Amino acid sequence: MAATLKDVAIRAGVSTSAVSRTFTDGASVSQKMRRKVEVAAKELGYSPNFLARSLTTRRTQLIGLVSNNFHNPIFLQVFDLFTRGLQDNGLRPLLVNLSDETAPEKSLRMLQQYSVDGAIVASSTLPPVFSKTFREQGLPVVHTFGRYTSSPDVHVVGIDNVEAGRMAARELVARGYRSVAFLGGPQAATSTQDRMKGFAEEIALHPKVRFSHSYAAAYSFIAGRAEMQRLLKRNRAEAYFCGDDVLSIGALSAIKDADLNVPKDIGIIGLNDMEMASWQNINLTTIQQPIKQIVAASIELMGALLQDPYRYPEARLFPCRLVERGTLRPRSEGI
Amino acid sequence: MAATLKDVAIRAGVSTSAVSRTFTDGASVSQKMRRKVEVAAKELGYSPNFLARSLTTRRTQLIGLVSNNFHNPIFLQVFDLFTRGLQDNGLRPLLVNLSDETAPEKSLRMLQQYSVDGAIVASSTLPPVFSKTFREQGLPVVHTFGRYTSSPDVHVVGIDNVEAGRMAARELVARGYRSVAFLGGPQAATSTQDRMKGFAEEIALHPKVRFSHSYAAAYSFIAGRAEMQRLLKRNRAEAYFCGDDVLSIGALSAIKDADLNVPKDIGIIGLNDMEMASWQNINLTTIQQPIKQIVAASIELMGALLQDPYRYPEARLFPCRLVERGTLRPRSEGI
DNA sequence: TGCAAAAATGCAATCGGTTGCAAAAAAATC
DNA sequence: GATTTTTTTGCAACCGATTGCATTTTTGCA
Repeated sequence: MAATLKDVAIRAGVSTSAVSRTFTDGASVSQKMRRKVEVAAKELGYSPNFLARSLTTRRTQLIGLVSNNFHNPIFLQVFDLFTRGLQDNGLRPLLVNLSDETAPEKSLRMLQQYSVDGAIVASSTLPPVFSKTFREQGLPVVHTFGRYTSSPDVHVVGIDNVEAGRMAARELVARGYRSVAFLGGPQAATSTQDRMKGFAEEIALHPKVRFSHSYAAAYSFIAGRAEMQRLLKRNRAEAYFCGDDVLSIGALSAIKDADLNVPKDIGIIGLNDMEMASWQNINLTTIQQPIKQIVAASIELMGALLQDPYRYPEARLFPCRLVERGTLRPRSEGI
Repeated sequence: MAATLKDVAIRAGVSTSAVSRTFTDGASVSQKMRRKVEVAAKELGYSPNFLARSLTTRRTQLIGLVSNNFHNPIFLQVFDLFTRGLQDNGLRPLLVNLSDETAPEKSLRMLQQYSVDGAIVASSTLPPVFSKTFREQGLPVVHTFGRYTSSPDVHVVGIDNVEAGRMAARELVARGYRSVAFLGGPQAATSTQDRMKGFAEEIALHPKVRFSHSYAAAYSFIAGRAEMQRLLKRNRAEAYFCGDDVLSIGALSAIKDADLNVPKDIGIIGLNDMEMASWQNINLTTIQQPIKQIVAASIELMGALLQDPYRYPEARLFPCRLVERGTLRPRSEGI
């Protein structure tokens, strides 16, 4: 149906090479030839077939966008940024949903069958073995929101989760909370483990502050709400660092149902600063993860990797900052 | 790097055709041959290159998933369902983000360059000209959440938005509201227009009920909130039918800020029943759009279209139902 | 104008597969 | 066991592009 290279060549009365060269930049074509070809191409509505091209160039411009996180609203923003960013760089995202996938082999095969040029793994809960497996097959991999030590060959972009945990702890201590807790996401997620680690370390510096922790089953509203409901039945902490905003919002919902007041009875601090956190009926104090920068850096890094697949692996970490809203009591003055 | 068909053929000591046939079902291969090839393939870790295959079969199994709606959280669920559903059918979603795109030509070229087998346009705000343009180029198109009369050649899956508007109106009237309003999404969206039409028609049957309407700039929290803030300054209606849940939630936020009570001072009814609508701190009464069924039907229809691209176009519409929660006053008894 | 160097062009092989057709092998029939 | 029918296999062309190399054309300079 669609016009091919050959059709254009015949129409323009030139060789196929000439047509091909017109559409590859950097190739040697005279002005005259180029014009002739362009006219014929326009008349036929021709545009090159990337897939056929990829056979010889060994470049598809296809990037596997791999994730398992389709329940956390923040990921809608992440997908938006990724798809637009990739498009702007002439790349196309092939979405791979690993929500109920446990074996990396299957997803690897998917990526290979479509000869993606690289894979961006966007998840903080997907086990590192996925990105590692991809990498071992020679695929350039960027693990966005990954842990920066998990696999030395995988490039990582994100935040320092340990430091984020410390930051949350410092914030709670500075506000005079005497018993605090970590309400984490899924225990197996590296992000949960690291945030927990930093939080616990920092709290340990203040022996008078009591500390406990527990985990929600997923980064989701429901899981956060369920876990907080459970916690409220026991002797509760004065303030909670929730593993993520959506957990925080779930927790807030449970607290409201129990007729308790935030921040008077319980303090909550989240992590991410998703759009909803700023909604007036939520108004969550949270640690902001600079999503835009993280995604932009991931795409940029992928671009560099496509140039040089054996580029020395690196971690690009971005600092977080506190966004003060209404779910923690004010910092006590003079500290 | 990766093993090719030829490598396998050499290793197994057979022709390339034999290998090819082993990997295409329905082809004529003896048991003995198949085993020989499979052994060699496994040893080499071979899996066929879909892109090379597509050159001769003219099938890529690639489906363009086109949307412009990356701010409405309901779309995360939509993407989740689509990507999983397509994967389960051996298809791969190529995501195309049209957020700031106004010309269909550019996106069409994207789809053509990657030889997608079809396109699913998932949006109620993208102008019909997009799906129409795709269709005119011979691409099988399913417009999910589209208007079923917009282009006779495009298959549509969704709800009857006019009827949904009527339903909302009936519900408000039945609860005795005497002045009602439609707070719609973007005015140019077909979904907005149709919901408005049905709502207005139904209200017109009750001359005693006062009616007004206005539009938010987008289907987003911010837009809903801004529009409700504006409305509250004037003489407000007793109840609002918001074009969508996320608008409703924005509106609720504005109402709460104005120290008004829902449902005592103002009633709100939404549309969609996104997960958040059931969150206890929102608890939105809303008209449920059966997303799961809509997505499943879209995929099924796309499958059928791939078999027969000139299949007679149809609209698959699903009924909505009311989900009663806490933002409308109870139905008056005896009606 | 003549000649060397540079630029533009076309030929033909190639990328990794599929498939129509004819030949070869196996199975069925008598 | 010979013959016919059916199944299996390989050859070679092809899908839509790119590209190294040789050839032709253009350009620059004396």
